Amino acid sequence: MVAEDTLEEVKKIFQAHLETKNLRKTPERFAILEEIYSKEGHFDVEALYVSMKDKNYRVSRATVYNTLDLLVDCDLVTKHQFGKNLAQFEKSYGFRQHDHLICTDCNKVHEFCDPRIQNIQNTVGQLLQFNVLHHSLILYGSCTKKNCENKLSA
Amino acid sequence: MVAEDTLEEVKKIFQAHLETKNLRKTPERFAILEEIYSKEGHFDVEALYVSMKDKNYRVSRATVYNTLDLLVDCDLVTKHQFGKNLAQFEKSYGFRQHDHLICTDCNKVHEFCDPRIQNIQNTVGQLLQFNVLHHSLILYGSCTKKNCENKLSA
DNA sequence: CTCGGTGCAAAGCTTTTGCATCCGC
DNA sequence: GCGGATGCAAAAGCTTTGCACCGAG
Repeated sequence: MVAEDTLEEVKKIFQAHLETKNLRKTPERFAILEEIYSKEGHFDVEALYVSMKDKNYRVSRATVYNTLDLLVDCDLVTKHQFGKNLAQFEKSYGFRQHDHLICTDCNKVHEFCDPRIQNIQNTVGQLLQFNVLHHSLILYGSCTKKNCENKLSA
Repeated sequence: MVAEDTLEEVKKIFQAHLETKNLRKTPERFAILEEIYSKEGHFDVEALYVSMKDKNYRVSRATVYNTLDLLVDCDLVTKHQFGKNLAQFEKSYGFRQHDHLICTDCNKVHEFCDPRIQNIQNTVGQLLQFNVLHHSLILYGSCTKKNCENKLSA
């Protein structure tokens, strides 16, 4: 569930981004943005494409790819490569920065926050003289709980 | 340059791994291991395949893929997905654990070490009750040096 | 009216798979 | 000799590209 004002805010951000880059504000672009912000969790291009087709919205995969690139550019969407050759996406406006832990038994993706990553980013940036803008941290491990749901579905 | 004894050690480790898993010790598998440990830096499957073909070694891509999986299994090789849809590999025996910083200007990959990542791994593992085995941390940023070589090649 | 954006399908690339042959055990 | 491993090529799967048409500015 996304609050109405969140949707309005991201639309404004996207619109500003498009204007800055002198790109057209097409209905497809905003429809894709809306669809993404109505979804929870991670999704891939095909899932997004299918869910729009299911709603009888006429879009092409090419436009979905194109628009996702734009949304990643303006930080409204985050792109992940969880070790597979399938890009996963996630809405990112108004959500707390987080990283991912992937279960090596069942590939389920868990989220966690750790502020120390920010320190590492700063230290390494200073050391190598880079302005570090963002990062991707993925931990891989197996669940230690007995009768863990992950073991069952593995 | 890899010391002779390093090559001997990794061969022994690979051999033990194959024996444990009841897999055959084929000449192709060891030839691929040797080729990898004679290379520096990151490489992709195609580069490895071509460099073996150039030496007139008869291998197929299928065997290269198969063998890389085995080498990743026994931690002699690390697999990376640097945001592209192209897996990158790196030999990993006898080399210090490190992570990567990718220049957003030129895509050059830099390496760095930070022991604090280990702490994060431990904390998160305890918190979520996972036995965290390994991780992937990638920082993205642009070089702040004026006249940086990265700017020039961008 | 212009030309960037879209839809559709074909092409491109990396990776996987099927099958006959080969060879480690 | 058996059955796993290989080579080759075809197939699969995700992403990009070419082209004609559409519609935002």
